[in-house]
Amino acid sequence: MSDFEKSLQTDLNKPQREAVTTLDGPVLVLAGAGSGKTRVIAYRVANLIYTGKCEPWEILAVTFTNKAADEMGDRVHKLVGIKGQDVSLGTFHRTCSQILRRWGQEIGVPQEFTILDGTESAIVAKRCMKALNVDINHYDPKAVASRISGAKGNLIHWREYQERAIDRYEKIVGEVYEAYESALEHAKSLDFDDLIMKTVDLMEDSPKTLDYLQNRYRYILVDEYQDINRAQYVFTQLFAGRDRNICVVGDDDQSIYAFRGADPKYILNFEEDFPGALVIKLEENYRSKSSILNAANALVRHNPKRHYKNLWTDRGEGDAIQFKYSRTDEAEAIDIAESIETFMKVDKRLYNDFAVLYRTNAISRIFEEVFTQYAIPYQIIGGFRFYDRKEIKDVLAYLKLVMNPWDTVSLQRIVNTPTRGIGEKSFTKLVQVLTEHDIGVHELSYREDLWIQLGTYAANRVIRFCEMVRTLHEEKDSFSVFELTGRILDETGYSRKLEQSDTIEAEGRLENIEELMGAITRFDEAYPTEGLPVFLEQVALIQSQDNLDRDADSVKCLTAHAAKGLEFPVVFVAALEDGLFPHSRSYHDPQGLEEERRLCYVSITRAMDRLFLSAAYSRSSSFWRTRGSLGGTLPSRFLAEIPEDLIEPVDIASKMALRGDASIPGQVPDAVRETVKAEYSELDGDWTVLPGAYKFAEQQGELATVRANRRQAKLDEAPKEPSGYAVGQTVCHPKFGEGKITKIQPAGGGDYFLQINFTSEGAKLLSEEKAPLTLVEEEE
DNA sequence: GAATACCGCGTTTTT
DNA sequence: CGCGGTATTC
Repeated sequence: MSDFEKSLQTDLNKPQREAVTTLDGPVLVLAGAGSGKTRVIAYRVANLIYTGKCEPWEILAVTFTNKAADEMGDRVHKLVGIKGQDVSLGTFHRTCSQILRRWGQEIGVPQEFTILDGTESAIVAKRCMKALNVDINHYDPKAVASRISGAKGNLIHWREYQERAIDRYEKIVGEVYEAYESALEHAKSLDFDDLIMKTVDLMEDSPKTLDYLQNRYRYILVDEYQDINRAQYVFTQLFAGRDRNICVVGDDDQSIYAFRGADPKYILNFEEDFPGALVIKLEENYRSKSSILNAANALVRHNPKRHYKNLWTDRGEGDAIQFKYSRTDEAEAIDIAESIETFMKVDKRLYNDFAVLYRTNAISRIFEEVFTQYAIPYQIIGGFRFYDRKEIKDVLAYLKLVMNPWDTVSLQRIVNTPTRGIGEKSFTKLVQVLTEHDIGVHELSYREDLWIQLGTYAANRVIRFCEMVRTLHEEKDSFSVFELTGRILDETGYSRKLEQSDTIEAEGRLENIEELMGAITRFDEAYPTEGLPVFLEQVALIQSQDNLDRDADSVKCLTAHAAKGLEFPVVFVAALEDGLFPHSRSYHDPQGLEEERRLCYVSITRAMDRLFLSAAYSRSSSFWRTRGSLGGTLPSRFLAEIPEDLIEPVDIASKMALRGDASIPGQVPDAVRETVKAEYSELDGDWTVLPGAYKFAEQQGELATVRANRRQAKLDEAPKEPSGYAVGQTVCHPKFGEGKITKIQPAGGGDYFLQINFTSEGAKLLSEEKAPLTLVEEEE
């Protein structure tokens, strides 16, 4: 028996082995959290190669994150050696981008296309809306862009979208969609959704290419199958359509991307798509202690529609999960910082062993502050990314424009950075000329016949700029990316401008550019044969998780979304407050709440040995301040869904927040209140010891009364004016689109609540005063 | 027409 | 607080 065969026996449990050794035909692996799915995929790939079922390059494995792909690559490499490098391993977006770069010309995709991120897509949408005279106040460009994105995720082209549009809002979106597509086409640019959709188009419209791809990739593996959208689903169907050698791995309990079109129905329907599919459940969890796993199971059991499974573990019970309810967000962070320090001393842990998880990026700020004070090394994953900084985006825009001089999005960004006297009017005119004659800026520099169309005001300056781009474009292939960037910084005057301004801010920007140059050097060294297009592709598809430095000894702070697929010995899930986690934007409809619950499940199941849950009575982020909230947050309802014996409150305040019926303001049981008072007097009234407890008991009661009184007073104040709307009228909202008013009720203070049933977004309750609504005249 | 100085708004999660 | 939009000056 070879070493590999031995390891199949020793490293895998029975269902895992079955998933690894059943190589032909469709296989669905329902892999619970921590059940070793990465291992299964890696072994399966290795086994395909080992048994000679196919050559390494005939395997396509698709994951959702670069990090998962890298990890998979490492493992395969360890198992089968150098051959493993020939396996096609990547994210959906990267895989599609590579396919399009090679075969996209079949359907007219230019070879050196630019990839637009979400912000850039919105910029294009906005530009198109302006050109079409669509009122920006009436239709929010970001919302319109996101509708377009949604349509593309469902493989709906603009023509079909227009045919299906049922109200004026959608008709406008349809028009913008059409203009947006032609703008992208001229700019030789693809947005994120195009990467998938155009690849599907390619396979559907070019039988030759489909045939080639199906021959080339004979064994398909898809990870995180619960998170695919329709476009990605069709992509996998096309690949596996002929040989049906497809293995998908996923967990419907960890589906957390519905907001971007992910639909777990695809994993739930796999057996219908591929009759006779082998279904394997991986239910043994190798990651967490049972105290943690039981809590996670109990929580997710509150979701009605799921594939049944029961995760269990052999890792022992472990310590109880602790819950701490702090008075302020700062106190919460301090508490976590001190816990980390204690752990370091007592358990000899590394900073690397800890992670702080939260629902929204905004929460990270307080941890940054407190960890800095405590001199705890930390890394914020996601949030403000390095590549989101202005100066980095500027330099990258120059690189993009040099690679693709048709790219008017990058052009817009840097044509006047540093200022060269080319303002909005000149820019609009420039784009008009470029689009009309379908040329890039480099070509304009020798099209003297067109110069007159630029107008007289800025023509000279525009032409000088085009000349500069042309030179760089023509010479780009004889330089490394590093050299090219150096020339750009130099010749465009970008560096000079920053050096001259002599401010601290400019200094920081120069430092960041230095850092970018470092990254570029590393790229040049790692991929000496690849040039600008591959570099730009890599940058465009960078993910927040990619910043995660596994080797650096630091506490990791990240959102629950970013934490997916990762594990940590000690996990703190912070800011578990109703409205934050579950988030207030989601918890009004059952589906949203279920996704929040899955997100919480994902957070909990990241923990291996210890799990700490926490919430704060008041949170001082700008978000709450500007809303003028009274504070007095309530612990997340998810805490109440975990059985009492699995969570141990660390003090009275926490106990009360957890066990006192805190979900109903003012209903803290008297018994709990008495306990607090007793304990409080025992401690000699030392407020610093139990800061939240007594206040909580008092204020929950008082606050509730104050709030109820205010609400009543407001309602008593009869509206002077009747509502400007009537039931049955159709209104338009810049973000939500069109909808019919189904109910009007006084909100006090002369305002009204309108219940509106939106065509595409469902029913919402909006304030007449605050919501930017406009009445839509009925047609006919 | 462009550059600069101010005001107001908005923040869920991300490829 | 930072960005995008508007008002004012060059």
